[in-house]
Amino acid sequence: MLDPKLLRDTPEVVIASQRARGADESLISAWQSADSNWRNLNTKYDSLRAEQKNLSKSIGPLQGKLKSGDNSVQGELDALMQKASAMADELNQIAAARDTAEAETVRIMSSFANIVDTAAPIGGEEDFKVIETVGKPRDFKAEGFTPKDHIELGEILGAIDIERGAKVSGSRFYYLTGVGALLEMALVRMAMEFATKAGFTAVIPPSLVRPQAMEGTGFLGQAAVDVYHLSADDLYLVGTSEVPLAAYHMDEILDGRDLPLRYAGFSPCFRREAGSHGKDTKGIIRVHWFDKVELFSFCDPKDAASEHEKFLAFEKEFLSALELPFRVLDIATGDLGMSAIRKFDCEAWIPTQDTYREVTSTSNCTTFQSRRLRIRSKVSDSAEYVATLNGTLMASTRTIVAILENHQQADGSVKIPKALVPHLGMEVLTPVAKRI
RNA sequence: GGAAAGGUGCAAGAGUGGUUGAAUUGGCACGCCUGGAAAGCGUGUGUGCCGGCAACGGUACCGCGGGUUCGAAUCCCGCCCUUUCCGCCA
Repeated sequence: MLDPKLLRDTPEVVIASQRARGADESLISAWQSADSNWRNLNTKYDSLRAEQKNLSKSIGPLQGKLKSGDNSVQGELDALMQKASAMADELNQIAAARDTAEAETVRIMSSFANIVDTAAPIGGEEDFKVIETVGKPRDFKAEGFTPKDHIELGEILGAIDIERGAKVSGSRFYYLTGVGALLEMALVRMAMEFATKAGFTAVIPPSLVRPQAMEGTGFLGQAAVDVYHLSADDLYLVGTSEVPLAAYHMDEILDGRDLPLRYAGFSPCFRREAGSHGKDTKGIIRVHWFDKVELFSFCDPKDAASEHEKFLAFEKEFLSALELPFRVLDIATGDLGMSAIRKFDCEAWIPTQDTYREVTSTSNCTTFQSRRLRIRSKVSDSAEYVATLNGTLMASTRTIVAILENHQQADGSVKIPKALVPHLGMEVLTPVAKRI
């Protein structure tokens, strides 16, 4: 949700943002007229209601007099009651009109996405800017062998069972088995330790949430088709622990001295992938479920940009520790999610696809989510909405893909990056003799 | 799943349908007192919205949503949540 003051006082800012996103600019004036309509009715209601309250107050004493036998006030009382009654009717009508007007302002308001950062590149999905490239893809030709893809490696190592995933749950499901399962746990452990050292509180949040939490984080807009919904219970399966982490402090006023509040959540992530038929149909790059360690921060809006930089730095450090070649993208305005004003993706090199693929992503949502979730902080007298930021630290499936493919050796074994060895307890993953 | 009790401000905890944003106590903040502190005394202590440069004024909020009424924290209906007991269960 945007700050209504922006639309009232500096609509040009909103117009520019809508334009950069390729969104509808006419919504601004539509909202403004709905807003002034609502404000008129609201003022009208308030003043009439004040009058009514005054009137009501004088009824009590008169009734008291009547009870004690003073019949002289009967006429005055009747007139008063009649007037108050008429006023109540009028008030009901105004209230109804006011509520309709308010619903209209909310309806339009909720279709606005956050105001894009002017530093973000303008354009669509293809217009990202490559900020940085870290590490160098291996030259397998020079090493004298053709790299295997993660599907084949997963089979050889007994680490990933895609066939049985499909048998049991359908396409885009998989089993991690043997060293595959251990690899995920080691990565999770490494990520959690990393996050804890960086001042994040480790959290295992619920992955089923109520509509409010889903809506508050902006996932029930255009993204709604990608969300699993359990209609029998009206609960949603989260697509990221960003949702339960953001909603953690819903309806709270935080102590400003505690900011930034940083959490690292580990949870499964469920995505319907409704609009991606035909994309990444093989392997575990794009699946309906995976596990992820997600970073989340509630901070002072003034610090949001620098917190965002820190998040990106954490992600880069983590990928570097895994010795993966990757590049960093500054995502273009038209490709930002609803809540984000700016987004950085890290893409790891995937040798068999001869390209970089997204493994982490961090967004600065400023006060967009906190407005919807009513999360504020108080320093002195006034309570202000906090900024929220999120970022992937470790998405299990894609990280596993990147590790297997980048660190494979000619014989199908995979060398484990140094930083991960203590968590996994193995230096090399070796092919299994027989697939069970 | 069955039964019962309950949801009030930062916390504990009152509250008769009328002047209650809400007693009281505690916490916290400020002030007085003191060499300093404790104790004591005094004052203050929510959020949203609308109007206003501001002081401030108005309005809404006592789990949530409806209803009755001139007037609802207080009465009625629905829902949610919490606690306890029983059953089931990782």
